Amino acid sequence: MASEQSENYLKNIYKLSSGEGKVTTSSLSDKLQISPASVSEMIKKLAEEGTLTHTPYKGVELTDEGKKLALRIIRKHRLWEMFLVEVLHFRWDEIDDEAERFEHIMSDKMEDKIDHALGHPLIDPHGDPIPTKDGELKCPMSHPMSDVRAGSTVRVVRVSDSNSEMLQYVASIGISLNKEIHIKQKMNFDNSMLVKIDNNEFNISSIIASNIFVENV
Amino acid sequence: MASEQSENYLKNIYKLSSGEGKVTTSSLSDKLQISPASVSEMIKKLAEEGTLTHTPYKGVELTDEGKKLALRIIRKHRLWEMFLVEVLHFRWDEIDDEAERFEHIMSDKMEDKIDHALGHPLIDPHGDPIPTKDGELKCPMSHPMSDVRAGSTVRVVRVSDSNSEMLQYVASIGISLNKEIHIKQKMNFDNSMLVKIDNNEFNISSIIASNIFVENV
DNA sequence: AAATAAAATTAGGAATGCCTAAATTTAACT
DNA sequence: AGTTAAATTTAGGCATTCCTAATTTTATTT
Ligand SMILES: [Mn+2]
Ligand SMILES: [Mn+2]
Ligand SMILES: [Mn+2]
Ligand SMILES: [Mn+2]
Repeated sequence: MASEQSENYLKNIYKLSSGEGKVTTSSLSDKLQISPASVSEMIKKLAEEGTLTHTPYKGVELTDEGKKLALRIIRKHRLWEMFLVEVLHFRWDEIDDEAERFEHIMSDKMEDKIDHALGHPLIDPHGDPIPTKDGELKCPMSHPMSDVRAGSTVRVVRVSDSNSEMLQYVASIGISLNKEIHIKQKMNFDNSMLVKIDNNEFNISSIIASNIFVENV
Repeated sequence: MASEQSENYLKNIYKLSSGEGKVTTSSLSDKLQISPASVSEMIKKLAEEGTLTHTPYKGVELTDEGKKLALRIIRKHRLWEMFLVEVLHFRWDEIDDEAERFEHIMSDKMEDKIDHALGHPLIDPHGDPIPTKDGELKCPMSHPMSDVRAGSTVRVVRVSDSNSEMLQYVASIGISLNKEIHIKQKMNFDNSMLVKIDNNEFNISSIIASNIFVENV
């Protein structure tokens, strides 16, 4: 049985590698807020357990078993986020911390019950795809709103869940999944954009725009 | 902040003392399935933290702060059990293990959301009272079915949640909360009882009968 | 009151998983 | 190519929380 912390390592290695390729000690250290020395030690243990391969000084890569475990944690995390929003009426900016702990203690039985209660959802409240039980993960095509040309209208399909304050802010100006946004103008001096949402106009910084993923409409 | 395991100690000390009085090292050791030596060590730490008082070789007693913490864990445990049954349709014999882990990671915000979603329930699926947020716990009057005289009819108000197999068995013969049971006969040679439930007759061992709590009807 | 049994505590040690500081390896720059 | 800087790993420690074995205290019997 993988410990709670092992599961966090595996999940974050998967995320940093986007499913494929090597991940460095320092990027993991940054993401987990754990010293590089401690990360290096844990990596050694995970390599012994067979969930990843380690090329010293070069980085780590998940084995098939490690990938499967990582996707299972991600599935539990996202199902739980969905449940918090749909059933307990949490806001999308309140759920990541709760799911971060719960993903590790959710039994397989509970995973099934929640999946069923929600009607087998395909995405979580931030638009992130929910892996299937056997580790399939389809990433829907989308691009950051910061890349969209002025004049076009787009639909929100995903918002990065990395920052709760940002989620709360974009919700407050009317942004939610599937919302249509019209890009009126792009400012050259700071790459911010002037957008129209529900007939209200807002200026959105390039950083925020790069956290909102859209498809053409 | 109390660790997960500290919380288990406090909760079980509370339960063993029924709210008041001293608890011995060995009874805790039995209940938690942890060696007496380890229990003795942990007790020393909890005494330093101020959640209990320890009289060496005599036993421990929760302080007011320890009692408050214990009741809060019990509240979270029972609310979560209720939620598992009412919302996710778990059976009453499947929920204790899940709640045992979840009681420690449930945030106060989530405690409130669940309490609200359930309409502020007063008892859990086994009939155990749910403490209020500020530590009030009313124990409804009831007595074990093993004490009931032959010929009387009683209503089930609580079933001990200590054994999952027993819970599953008593459910299979039709016993649930509020069910009426008629005591037809008490066997002297083994103290078992012949009872009538929904027009079916069953022989119930004295041990099982002592785990079912009833009120007169 | 002394011997024995039971309960509780202390001693010494193991596994996890974190840290800082030191050493090593790799990468980048004259 | 040689020096410096950055990334990584190793060394040595610490906090938790468990264990078994040994010791101490309390309770029970003769
Ligand atoms: Mn986590
Ligand atoms: Mn999410
Ligand atoms: Mn517990
Ligand atoms: Mn219960």
